[in-house]
Amino acid sequence: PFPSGYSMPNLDGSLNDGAQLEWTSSSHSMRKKRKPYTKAQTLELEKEFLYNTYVSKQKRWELAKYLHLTERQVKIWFQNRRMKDKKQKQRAPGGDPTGMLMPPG
Amino acid sequence: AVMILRSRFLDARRKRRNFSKQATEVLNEYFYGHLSNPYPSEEAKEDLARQCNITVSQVSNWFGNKRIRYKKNMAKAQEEASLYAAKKNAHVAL
DNA sequence: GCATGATAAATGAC
DNA sequence: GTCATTTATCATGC
Repeated sequence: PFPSGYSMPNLDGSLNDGAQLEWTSSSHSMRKKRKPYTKAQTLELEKEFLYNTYVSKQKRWELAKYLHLTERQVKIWFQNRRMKDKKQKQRAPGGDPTGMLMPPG
Repeated sequence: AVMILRSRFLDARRKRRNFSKQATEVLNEYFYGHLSNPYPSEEAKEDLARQCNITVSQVSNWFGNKRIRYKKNMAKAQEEASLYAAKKNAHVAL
């Protein structure tokens, strides 16, 4: 059988101009459902990110154990966090590095 | 308390403003004009961003939301698809 | 009350 | 590793 979060690929071929639209078919069968982390989890991860944006294997293991996350989740969190950091710095070149200024108004 | 306030400021950018009617029109024309592959290149995104007077990231956000919400309700989107398909055909017919 | 834009987990290409 | 995505969730507009 299928896991709970599984979504059946849409094989509906009844499109108006006969296009099949491959991109509408979900490529991967089983994707883990996105689950937001708790405030405490995010807080600890952010705290560690202040020290080093890259986490060592040892630290990754400790964080995973302490925060009840998998090492893969910790790894991916730091990857996404670095991307977020990059976007924020792109948005404000030479501006405030904290990104905590009040919006105009 | 401090953290809550800080998170509020960090999420202040999340305050949303709807795009203009013209911008949405341009984005929809591209989307339904490339319905077989609605993945604009980086150059195309930049063009769309200029036309709509928004950022490239906002263009990416729009297409991301549009794709997922299109296939979430294909039946409903068919009407809109037909609308822009007709508009496209009207240009060709000229 | 949903539509809509932006962000947060999670995947996959490279 | 980066990075463009998918997906669910969030926050707001109206």
